[in-house]
Amino acid sequence: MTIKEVCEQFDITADTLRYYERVGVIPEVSRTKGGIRDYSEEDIKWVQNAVCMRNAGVPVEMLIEYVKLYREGDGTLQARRDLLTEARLEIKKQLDKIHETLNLLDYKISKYDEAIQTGILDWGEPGKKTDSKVRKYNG
Amino acid sequence: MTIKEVCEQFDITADTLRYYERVGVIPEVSRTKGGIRDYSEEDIKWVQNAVCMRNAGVPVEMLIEYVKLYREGDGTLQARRDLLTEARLEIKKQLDKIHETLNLLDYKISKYDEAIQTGILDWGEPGKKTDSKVRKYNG
DNA sequence: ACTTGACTTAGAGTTAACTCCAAGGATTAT
DNA sequence: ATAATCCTTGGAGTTAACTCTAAGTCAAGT
Repeated sequence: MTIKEVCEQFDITADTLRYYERVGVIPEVSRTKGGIRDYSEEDIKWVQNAVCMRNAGVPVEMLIEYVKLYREGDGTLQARRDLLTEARLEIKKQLDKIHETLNLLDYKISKYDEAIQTGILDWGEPGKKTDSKVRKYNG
Repeated sequence: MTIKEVCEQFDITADTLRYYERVGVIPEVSRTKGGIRDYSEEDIKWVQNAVCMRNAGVPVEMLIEYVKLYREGDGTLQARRDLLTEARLEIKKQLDKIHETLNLLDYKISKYDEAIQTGILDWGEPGKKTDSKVRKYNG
């Protein structure tokens, strides 16, 4: 599989793919005799993984560490598991934060919808009972 | 409320707070006669909002746009609602991506736990039936 | 009044993660 | 075989979002 096909499949640029390989986010990719990248199934799986992790905000640094451990062989199983667990924890935190923000946004949007109907933007807080002194104009 | 108290409350630096104000992520903050920032309830709410949105990855650019619309007055209610809705959409996408990554991580971690017990890292894909040719050593 | 420590500004510097560039080699179509 | 188009590399440049610095001001304690 060519670099073009891979970057189209994962919706990233060829530059990013080369960058990932260069810094070690993925192991070295197979090549043709001419030296041109020819991604194997194995290579694709690494790319898929990297893209998925990056999408969730896992730092490049951590992916590099993982690949480094992987290359050291099966003495690093535990270390790799620990690294994944650490990443999982961070991602879970991020998930919770995003959930919170989504709730806040839903609340705000509902208030705006109300305001667009009634002309009154009533800014009582979510969960709090609306206090008349809060009923002033606000963001 | 002093800048110190505010940055402790939201776990961000004073530099970040000043930066947010400078570029317009939050409106201008109240000051003492001496020119020192003295955050009002109102100011705090803006900070809280900014921090929450930033935590979810909403770009600074978008928060600036929101504050700009807010300052233009109540003719921008609809525009603000649209902006929030756009942000919500992005955040929802991000939430889905993170969820996907969390699932992948849970799968990988379970495989590692298995491998640490049995010594065999069996890399059949989630959802696929394990094929013996896949049963080779991999990341 | 003086010292100490926090606060102010404008502007420069840093970091992560790409992204682009120039010079040249490989492949494919004529 | 020659042009066109892709690929290669090393290294420089960009972007977003801070983060730091220097030079000075303000406020609290003695």
